[in-house]
Amino acid sequence: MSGAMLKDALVTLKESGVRITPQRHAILEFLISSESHPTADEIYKALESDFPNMSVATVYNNLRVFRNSGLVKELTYGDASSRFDFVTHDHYHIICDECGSIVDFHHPGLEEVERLASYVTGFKVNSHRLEVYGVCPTCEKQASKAN
Amino acid sequence: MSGAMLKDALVTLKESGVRITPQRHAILEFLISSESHPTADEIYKALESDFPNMSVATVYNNLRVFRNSGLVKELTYGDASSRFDFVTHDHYHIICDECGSIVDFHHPGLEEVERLASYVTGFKVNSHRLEVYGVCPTCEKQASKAN
DNA sequence: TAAACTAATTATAATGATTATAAAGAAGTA
DNA sequence: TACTTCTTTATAATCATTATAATTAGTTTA
Repeated sequence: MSGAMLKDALVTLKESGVRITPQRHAILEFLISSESHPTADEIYKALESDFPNMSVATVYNNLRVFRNSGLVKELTYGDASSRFDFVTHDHYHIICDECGSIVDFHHPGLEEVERLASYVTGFKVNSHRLEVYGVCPTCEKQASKAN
Repeated sequence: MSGAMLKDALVTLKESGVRITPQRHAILEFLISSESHPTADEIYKALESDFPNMSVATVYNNLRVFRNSGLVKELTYGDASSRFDFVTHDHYHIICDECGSIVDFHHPGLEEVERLASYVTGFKVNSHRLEVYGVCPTCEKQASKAN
């Protein structure tokens, strides 16, 4: 199934006139296969062995290309570096306040919130962003052990 | 009314053993009076004339102090620098995709989303973050003029 | 009030993510 | 093949944020 996602992504890129280079192929593949939400540097490091000469700038450049094509979402939290998430179906993220792990969860879209926001502010709404924060089961267990 | 907010904030700080320095007073006052959501640098520049010797580090340090006391929220978007928002009652933000302006709006909390997220992921939920994106009335007007 | 202690500020340097630039390389096209 | 354009690489620059050390100011206690 992830093979099909990669193929779709490549088609999307080709259709918008973006060349498929080996580096782009590898970055996309890594993003799709990765269950986590890697930083640019993590992607860079992961592909280092396959592309010993690849520059960090290439990773950043291509992540921007993907973002502009709507294939990838950039997640910005308080910490230093952005994380990147291959866009599949709509999902939200819940983030552990302790260890920072990010887990996907599904929830029907918040159209009603968008409507209210639009009504109150006069904005034409395009999208929204929602994240939930808490403590993941693993950290919770460790906390209870500690007592 | 904003005077009362400042007074409350100072009490909160004092109660948690934080000293009230002129710089802290000024930063808080600026944050409360400011309708916008300034960056650390904007705060620094705004107070430059009153505190010619103040260091940028002081602004950052104190914003962190305020954040830890729950007085101030840090807003991190994709762009370079964080923005800071004095916490009043619960409100959300809607952000213009064109000009970047940030407008507050009120909406009942999303407890139901938090419950579902907790149920699905097993996290103990602490909080959430929601932002809506769109085009503000001003930018919308200019766009329609342009046609 | 003065001495003593602690916290806060300042000035400066360091860090680290991201972006800009220019040269070299690769892909697509005529 | 020659030409054009896009992409990559290598490197340097930028810029927000943090760390450090010395100085200063608040607070407490005698």
